[in-house]
Amino acid sequence: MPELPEVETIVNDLRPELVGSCFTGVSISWHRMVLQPSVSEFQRRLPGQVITEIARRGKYLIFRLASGESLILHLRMTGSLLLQRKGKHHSEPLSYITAIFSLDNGTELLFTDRRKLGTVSLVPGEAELEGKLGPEPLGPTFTPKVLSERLNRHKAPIKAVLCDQEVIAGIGNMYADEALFLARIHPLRAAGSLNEDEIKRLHHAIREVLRNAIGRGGASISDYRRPGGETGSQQNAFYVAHRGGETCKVCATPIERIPVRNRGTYFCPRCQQTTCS
DNA sequence: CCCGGAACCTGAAGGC
DNA sequence: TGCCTTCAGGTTCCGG
Repeated sequence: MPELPEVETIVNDLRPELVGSCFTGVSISWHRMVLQPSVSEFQRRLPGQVITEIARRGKYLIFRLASGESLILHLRMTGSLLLQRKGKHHSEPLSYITAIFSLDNGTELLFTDRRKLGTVSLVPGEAELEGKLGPEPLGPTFTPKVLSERLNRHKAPIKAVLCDQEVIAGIGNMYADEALFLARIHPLRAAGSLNEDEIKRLHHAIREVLRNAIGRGGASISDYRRPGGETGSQQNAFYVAHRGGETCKVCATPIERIPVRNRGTYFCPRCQQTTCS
């Protein structure tokens, strides 16, 4: 599942290949993926547009265009972006391909998506994203104080609140579990109940976890691949995420899996005690 | 306002 | 072996 580190990896891989290139065409085989404008207008307006910048905001990929417009993509759970030389046949199942973008540098960008939940939009700017996204956890505005203020508004479990994109942008199920483990905080603690030391630990853990994962090219636990087809390696370095039944790398206690707001949540019952430490 | 749950999807995994 | 059910979890929407 692409979260911040996976999207950051994709963006970093695509940037040197595509910045400066021009879209020559786009075919959409899953029409519902286009949020705006209409499919026909999307296909009419994108060709001829030059990519000036490729960026990330939360889990969104943003292609900034010379016209001032932006192509905004979201991979949801199973979306991938694969870059290939035009005409060279690929081994992607046809039914997984939801869109193919053609570029004037001889490459094609394939949007493949097993579950077809990924989306694209061609919009005037990025203003709409700002309204629904919290601060970038790796950015300069994300301080322990900001984290504390944002968490204190909520009494839901910390695990659920960390996954709320309005609170912090880019964290999903896997990295919320990893950050809570590193900070030694139980996933069911009320978000607003953390003391100052716990806030500091969590702030540091979030940044550490995300930076390390970017360094490993993300985690390929399900469909995630980099645009060149490579997998990431962060899944091998996880302390708790998707390690139910295996033992804690710190204390050898079996990792537990519990539902939190209907999401599989992995933690070490010994390293992450329920009570304040 | 806040929280929980359904809907969107479909392959994979688990049960009998 | 095979059919059936459940699970996976990012985002949006809806209802209590």
